Amino acid sequence: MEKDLSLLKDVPTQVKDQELVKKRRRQIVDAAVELFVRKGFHKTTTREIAQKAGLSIGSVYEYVSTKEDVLYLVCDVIHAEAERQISEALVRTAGGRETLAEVIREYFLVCDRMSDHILLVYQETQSLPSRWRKKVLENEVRFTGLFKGMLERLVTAGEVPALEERALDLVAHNITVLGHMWTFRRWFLRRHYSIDEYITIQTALICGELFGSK
Amino acid sequence: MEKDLSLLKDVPTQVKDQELVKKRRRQIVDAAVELFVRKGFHKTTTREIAQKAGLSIGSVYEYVSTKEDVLYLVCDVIHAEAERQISEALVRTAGGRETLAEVIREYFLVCDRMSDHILLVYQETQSLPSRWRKKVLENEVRFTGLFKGMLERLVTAGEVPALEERALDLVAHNITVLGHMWTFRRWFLRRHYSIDEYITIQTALICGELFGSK
DNA sequence: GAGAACTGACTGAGCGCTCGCTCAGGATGC
DNA sequence: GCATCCTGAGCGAGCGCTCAGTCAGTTCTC
Repeated sequence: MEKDLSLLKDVPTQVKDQELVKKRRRQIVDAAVELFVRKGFHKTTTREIAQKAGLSIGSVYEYVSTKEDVLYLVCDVIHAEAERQISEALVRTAGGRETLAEVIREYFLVCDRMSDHILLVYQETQSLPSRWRKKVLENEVRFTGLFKGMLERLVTAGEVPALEERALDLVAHNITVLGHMWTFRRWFLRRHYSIDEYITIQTALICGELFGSK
Repeated sequence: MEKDLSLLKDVPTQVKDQELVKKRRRQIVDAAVELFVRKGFHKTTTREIAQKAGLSIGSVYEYVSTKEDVLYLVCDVIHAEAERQISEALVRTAGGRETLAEVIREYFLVCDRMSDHILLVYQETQSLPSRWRKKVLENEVRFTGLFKGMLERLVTAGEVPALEERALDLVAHNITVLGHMWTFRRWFLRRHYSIDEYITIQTALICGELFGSK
């Protein structure tokens, strides 16, 4: 809701009917995601996006004002979807024992399912105008913050030994990035590990990070 | 040496004098690296590369046959440089105690120095023709292999507890990627950590991975 | 309720321009 | 004088984006 409004403010449109804007942008984003994943942002033409979305190019430009707008909308939808899935998992597993391992598992599974999309964000963020690149990066921090919050709760609950705050912060980043690693090294990792093996081993290692000393 | 020959076979040239080819390609690559880092591959024009290299566009195309060739040469030079630096560090610290921590330190410092370049490879690999993308990815594996080899030596030397082979393999990947993380999250990390702090904390965490159980 | 006037989403030919790459001709060295 | 390397104007395909025009649906007028 709030999100939609901020997008309407960020990315202007000629069209009055807000419901229609939402619907058409959904079409545009869906088409663009598939094309960007397959061919990359630069090699995808606006005409292709329009065609796949079932609109004319003219129409597309009623709903966005540049091709970069489309990329921004795409990144935003991907982030929203990832965050939705992981927040859900956080709520689902909250309170129980084994929370850390479960959340890691859920998160890595999200990464596995969304690997094309995560890769896309990694590779094309730089093509965004700096104003929007900033927003995308803020999203990444907020995302990592989810893990940091969980870790802090585990520490106060006594389920995880207290580390310095900065170390805990880095552990949160590490978890985030190790999830991403499954996507951007999948050309190698998938050949040698199943996602379940990957989760099992990495979870053990991360627990080592937290429980092991030096 | 051997490397140069393979490049001559991979990337054809019109020019006979091999020394000249080497020299001119060096000019081209140096120019391209700077431009690609600043503007990205797609937003850099061949004319810009030529101008910065001190050549005419025509000349550039005597030494490469497509713009992608330039990107490949760039990736190759970056990999060679990174591998040179880290192999050097491996040799320098070999045999001593504290090997693991020292190698991690040296590697992370390389990542810090070369962060622009590492980022470039991450973001533009996908723009390469698949044949060369494969080669770049092979380089990444070989690179990670350096760490794996070191870890195995440490295990047989009894300085690190024996883990399953697959876990050890993933630790090597983790080290590699945590170095990269310093580059692709630097917009955040550099605001909160110095490279020395980062190295110290991550080293402790990695040692936890290896020594800590679960 | 029929016709006129208006609204706003949609269309797609085409404009203006960029950019990768070529090639005919020039310079240089042996 | 031939081989080798260099030059840069020019080609033409392709791209993002525009805008004059269409038309279905709504509102106004009498």
